[in-house]
Amino acid sequence: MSSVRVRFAPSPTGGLHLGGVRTALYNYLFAKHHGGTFIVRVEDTDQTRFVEGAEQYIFDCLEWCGIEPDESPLHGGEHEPYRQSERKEQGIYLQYAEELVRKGQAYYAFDTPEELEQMRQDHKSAENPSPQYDRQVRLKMKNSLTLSPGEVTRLLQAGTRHVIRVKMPENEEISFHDMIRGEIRNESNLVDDKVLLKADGMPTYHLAVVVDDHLMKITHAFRGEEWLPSAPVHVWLWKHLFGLDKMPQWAHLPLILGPSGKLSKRDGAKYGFPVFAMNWTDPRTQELTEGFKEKGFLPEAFINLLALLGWNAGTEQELFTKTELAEQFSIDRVHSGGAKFDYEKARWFNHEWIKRLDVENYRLKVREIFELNGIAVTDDAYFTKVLELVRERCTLLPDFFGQAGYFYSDPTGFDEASVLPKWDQAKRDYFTQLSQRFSALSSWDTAAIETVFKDLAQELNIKVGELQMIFRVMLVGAKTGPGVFVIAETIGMGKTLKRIANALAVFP
RNA sequence: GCCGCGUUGGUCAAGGGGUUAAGACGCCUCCCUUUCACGGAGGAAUCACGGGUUCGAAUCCCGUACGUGGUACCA
Repeated sequence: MSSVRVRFAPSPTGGLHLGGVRTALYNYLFAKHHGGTFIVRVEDTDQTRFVEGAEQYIFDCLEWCGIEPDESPLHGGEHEPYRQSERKEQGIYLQYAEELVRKGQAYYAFDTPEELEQMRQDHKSAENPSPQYDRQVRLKMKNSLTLSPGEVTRLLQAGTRHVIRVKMPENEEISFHDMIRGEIRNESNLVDDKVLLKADGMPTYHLAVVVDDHLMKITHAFRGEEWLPSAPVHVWLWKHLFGLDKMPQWAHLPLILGPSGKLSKRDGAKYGFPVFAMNWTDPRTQELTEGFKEKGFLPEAFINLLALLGWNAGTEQELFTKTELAEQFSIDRVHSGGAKFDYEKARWFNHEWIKRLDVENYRLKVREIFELNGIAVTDDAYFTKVLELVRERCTLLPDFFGQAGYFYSDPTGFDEASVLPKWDQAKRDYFTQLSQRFSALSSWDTAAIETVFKDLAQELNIKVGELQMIFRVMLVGAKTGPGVFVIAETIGMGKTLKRIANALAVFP
């Protein structure tokens, strides 16, 4: 087989869901693993669902995730155009649909939406709540199977609105091999006559996916499990249009579930976690759906956690760089069962990535968060040092603000509940003297600070531990953060003395 | 309703005829630190259920249940 070519085929109708990103990621990883090509093809054949900005948004998400396409409407490529609406303009789909009609494997159907609705009403029953347009009913409908050739020609020439439907065969078993699930079998009798070409001339997904996968020389086709039921249509189309030997290998990816059933963007709002890769505002309703990026996730963590949702290396490794993923990814280690998304675990992945990634990688993002919260970052070296000091305490990027704010501004309040039980005149005297000794210090560093602090405690015969805790509250406002002496050194002598004085003024 | 797909601890999951059924997240206990976090050390799952096949099944087969998807001129 020639080199691997895979495609991610999103439809620009709104935000990019977790599952969509994962599908894109698996495509990308598979391509990179095999030294192949990753293509993004935009499936915009439904004009009624077109959403302004959605396509650009999808590419922004992919870029943020670091999964850049080799070919796409934005990146170009040998098989342009990559938007199906543009391909339709070139008449690409029509010719194949007509070829099938000529061969008797598809037919023109002139039924109006009203007539279709009527048919469904007529055939609806308790045992068959959703009647299909299939071999049972097609001979009762208005199409080139029931109309005389002359009538069909007349209707066609009169420009009557019509579609082209596939004519599924009778009593045929349609099977194919799925890379994840093995042999999948279907009865052709149970498959309906799907519309291939709509009345507006646009192809449906069913026709477009087969034609474009062929034309773009796709070797492996990955998509969500929700496509499994219509796979026999695609296989059948392949068989009659291009030959089964040319058909890509299929892999139907498992679903990603939410806390209760299929994961939806509603779950996000309901349970407080993001579902989209990046913030998405619906241009019509102005409704904002939160994204992982804005929530404070690192792209490294995001693709890592997504990759592990349905796939594992078979080892104990859980943290992977994108390169490692590409090296180790294999489709046969993808699970067949759906996976429930666990936000806590997702947070853990981010925490791990914040711990191991060089602060330089995300300093700018944290800086934005600080400035958004009114803290001007002027000294980059100081900022970097602070970030290094608190990174282990941060799970999401915005946590940095809460964890490091005191390096920039004096505490606005003190955790008195922790201090007061241990507070007395002796301690007050201690801190008063401590301030004096601090100001006399010639070099302000952790070791010196600690020595002065402990020596004085010993002289006054007070337990160092209690003093340290109080000192911490004075500097931070709360019982949190790295070593106190490190904090004192970092914020400097001036601020240390000031904060001790502030506390002394507040404590009784 | 019909059809497809799936089912190992709360979650992600390894394991594919003989194992003390890995590991991770989360939870709990303890150590470290008179802070928080990190880091250590521990604790808690018999594999949806019922039948087979087999000397032996989480692992193979068949049912059932449950979940999930499809059943559009949406993808």
